[in-house]
Amino acid sequence: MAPRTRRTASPKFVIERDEDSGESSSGEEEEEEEEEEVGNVYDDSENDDVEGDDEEEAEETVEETKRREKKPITISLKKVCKVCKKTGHQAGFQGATYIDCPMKPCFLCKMPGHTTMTCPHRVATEHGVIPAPRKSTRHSVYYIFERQLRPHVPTIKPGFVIPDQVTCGVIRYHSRRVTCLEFHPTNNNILLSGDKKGQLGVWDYDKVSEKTVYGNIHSCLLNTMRFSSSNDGAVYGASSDGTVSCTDLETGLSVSMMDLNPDGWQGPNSWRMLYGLDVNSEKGLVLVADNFGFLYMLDTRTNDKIGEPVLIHKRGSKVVGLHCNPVQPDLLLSCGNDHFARLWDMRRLEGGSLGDLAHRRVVNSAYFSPQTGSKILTTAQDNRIRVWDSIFGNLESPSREIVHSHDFNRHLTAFRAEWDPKDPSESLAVIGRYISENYNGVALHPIDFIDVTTGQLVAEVIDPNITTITPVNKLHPRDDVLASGSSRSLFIWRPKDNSDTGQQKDERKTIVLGGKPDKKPNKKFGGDSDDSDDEPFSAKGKMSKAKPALRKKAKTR
DNA sequence: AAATAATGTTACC
DNA sequence: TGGTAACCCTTATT
Repeated sequence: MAPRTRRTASPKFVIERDEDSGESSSGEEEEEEEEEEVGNVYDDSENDDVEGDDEEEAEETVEETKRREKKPITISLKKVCKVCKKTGHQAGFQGATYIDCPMKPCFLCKMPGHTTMTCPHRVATEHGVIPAPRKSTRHSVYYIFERQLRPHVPTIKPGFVIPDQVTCGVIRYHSRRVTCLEFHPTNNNILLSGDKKGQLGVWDYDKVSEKTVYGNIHSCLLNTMRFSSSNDGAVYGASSDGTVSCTDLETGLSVSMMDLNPDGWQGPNSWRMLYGLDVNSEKGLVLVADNFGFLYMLDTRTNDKIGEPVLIHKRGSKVVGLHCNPVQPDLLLSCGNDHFARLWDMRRLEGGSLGDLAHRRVVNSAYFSPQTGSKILTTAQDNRIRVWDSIFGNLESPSREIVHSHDFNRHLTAFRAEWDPKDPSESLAVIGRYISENYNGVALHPIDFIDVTTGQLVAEVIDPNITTITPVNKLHPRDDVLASGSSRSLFIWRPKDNSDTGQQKDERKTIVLGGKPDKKPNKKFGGDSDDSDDEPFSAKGKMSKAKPALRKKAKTR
C-alpha cells in the first residue's frame, strides 16, 4: 500500500504565480439608517461635523464656547463593521461564536463568496485536500541521496495516541508570550521554553514546582532552541537579538557563540535577527539563519564561525526555519519569507538549492519527517499545511494541501505544524488553531492533530480553562506527552486513558502559578499556594471565566 | 465592562 | 528596492 511514486523524466520546476482571487463584492451599500450612540469610532470620515475637530480656531466667541459646552456630546453615526468599515453588518463575537465580515474572503480558506461559518473546510478538514498527483519525474535529489534515503512506510498504520488532557501546567510562567518549546533529549520530564523577552525556562513537569527562568541569556525573542544530540548538557538558542547562545542547564551559564550586532543598534536596516536554528551533530555544526537571507555555520567544538555566511533565501528576506535531515546529514531544509522552502546539499551550498518548494505566502516552518526524513511538512501563512510526500518527487507542487486556520497575527507566535516524532507511519502532526469554536458557550481554540496523509482531523484537543490561542506545541520524543505554550503559560497534556490499571486517571490537575504574583491575590490560592490542585486553573480573569461542564467536550456546530 | 496599549511584520505599491 | 499602510477570531491591564 501507500504506493511510492517513481519518476523517470528530468526534473522540472514551474513556479505558479498567485492567481488573483478577487474580493466578494455583493450587495454593496445596504441603506440601513440604524443610528447608534457611539463614543468611540475607528473611522470618522463619514461624519464631518463631529465635535472637537476644529482645534485650529484660535479665537472663539463666548457664545460659541457656551454653545459648545452645552451641546451634549452625542455622536450619531451608523454602526460600522470593524473589519470593512461598512454598514449593515457587524463582524465580531456574538457570545462565543465569531461572525465574519461578509465583505472579506473567508477567514479560513481565503476564498471569496462565503465566510468561515459556511466554509466547507470548517465542517470537514479533508474536504479541500488536494490528492497527490501521479508523479512521473524523478528529482535530482533522488540520485544524490538515493542510498541514504529510501522511503518506506509501514503498511499498517497504528492507532494514534492523542494526549488530550491537561495534567499539569504553569500559569503565567513567562512574563511574555512563549515562543518555543523543547524537550530535554534524555531527561524525560524536563521541558525548556523560550519567550518573547529572550528568557529561557527550565521546568520539571514531574515535580511541577521545580522551575527556573534564566533571564540574562538573550535580550529579545528566543526564536528557536535545540539540543546537540552528542551533548545533552547544553542547549543552543537563536534570538532576535542576533546572538546564538549555548547554555549549560546544570549551571545556567551561557556563552554567546556569535553576535551579529556587535556595534549595537544602528537602525532597523542593519539590525540582524536570528530565527532558524538546527544542530548537525554528525558534522559538529550549529546552523543559524538571519532576517537578511543568510545562513551561518558554527563549530560546536571551537564555538567559532565557519566560513562566510551564505545567501540561501531572497536577499533581505527573513529565513524563519532550518532543519537537518534525520537520515542524511548533508541534506538541509530551510524556509522563509520569500514564500519558499528550500532543499540544500550542505557540501555545495554555493551551487544553489537542490529544490525549491513554492508556497503562496510566507512559510512559517518546514520539517523533514522524523524517521525516514523523506517527507516534508510545511506551514504557510495562506492557512495551508502542505505535505511533500517524497523529496525524491518533483517538487513543483505538494502532494497534499490541508486548509487549516493558523493566520499570522503580530501578537502571536507563528504557528508551526510539527510531526509526531513517535509515529512510525510519519503521518501525525500537531498544530494549534487560530479560529475558535463554540464549545458549550465558550470560545476555545483547539490544538489539532491531523493525519497529514489523508488530511483528516484526528483530534482537536481543548481544555475549557484554556481560552487563549495555543500556537506553540511540541510532542515528546518518547512519551505520549504534548507540551503546549499558550500566551505566557505552559501545559502538559497526556492521553486520557493511559493508566495500566485501566482506570481513569486522577482527573485533578496540578496547576502552578508562575511569574509575578497577582496584585489582587486570588482567594482560592492565597499567598503562595504554589501547588494547589483543588481547583484547576482558576488563576484569575479569563482563565476562570470559562467554566462549562469541565472537560466535557461538546462541540456546537 | 469597556477601552486601550503593547506590539512588528507583511503585503503592496 | 524601499517606503508605508494595514492589521480581520490577541492579551493583559486599567
